[in-house]
Amino acid sequence: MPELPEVETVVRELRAGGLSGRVITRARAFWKPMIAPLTPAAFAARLKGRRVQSIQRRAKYIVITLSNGATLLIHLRMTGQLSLTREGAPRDRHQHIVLRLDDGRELRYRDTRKFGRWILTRAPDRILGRLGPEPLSRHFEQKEFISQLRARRRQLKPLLLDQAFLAGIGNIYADEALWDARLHPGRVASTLTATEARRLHGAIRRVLLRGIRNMGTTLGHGQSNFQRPGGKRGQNQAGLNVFRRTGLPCLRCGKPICRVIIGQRSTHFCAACQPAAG
DNA sequence: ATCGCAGCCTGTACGC
DNA sequence: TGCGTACAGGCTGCGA
Repeated sequence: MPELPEVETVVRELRAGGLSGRVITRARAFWKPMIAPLTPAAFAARLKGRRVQSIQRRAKYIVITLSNGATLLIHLRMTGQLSLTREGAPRDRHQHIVLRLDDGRELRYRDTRKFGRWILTRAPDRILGRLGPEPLSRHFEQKEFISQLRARRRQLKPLLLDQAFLAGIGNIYADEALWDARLHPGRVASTLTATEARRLHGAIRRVLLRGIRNMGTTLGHGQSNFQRPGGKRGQNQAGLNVFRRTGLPCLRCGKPICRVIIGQRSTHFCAACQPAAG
């Protein structure tokens, strides 16, 4: 669920909530695979007494640097949620990690499907270095992107989801960007004209910025859906143009939105506005 | 290089 | 009401 805009929203809210500068007084993990290869005991020992120095985002990772030179990488995967709550509040059965802070609060990690991962490492670049460019950074240049696209024979949809190609896009924003760029998700990257590639470059940035401005996308009302650290929902569901709008009129041309499977992922597009190659 | 699949988990929606 | 099935916004490892 959480993609770049959702993770960025979480990071900003944790910063605004004053997580930076806090000392971790106790760390507990209740689901071992989440912190593997560390054991809960080693995890607790390495975090206790550490001060949070900074909270940043790289792709869909939350990057927390600590005072002992270690870095905590948190990946929310499908249903991960972070919250800042008062110490001692009842823990629900999906909260798997609790960091107690020196100000009477706790940073809690909740994850219904348990896919999320916490990685405590002194060499975060071993993981972050494998990621492609940040689409919102000035290093994501149009010319470079066009030549990268030209070199790939993959369909656009799976290519946009490939974190080594471009970092931070997930299923929602991939569909949104392709709709915005008027490109069929099954188009092969190397067949794009320069004009089409430029359109995609701009569209990617637009839909991600809108997602951040709207503080992320929260679909549905279930407990597993995206929520911000303060417990509030995102607002970008109102800003979606195609995702999960199967059968509803395209907001550009009025024709019904199609849903297909591409690269084993559900994919939404307008067959009229986003014509297949040919 | 690229594709497709299984697996990791739980909850929800839907058909009968 | 109950039961079975399909599906979900991510990612990894494997074989082809």
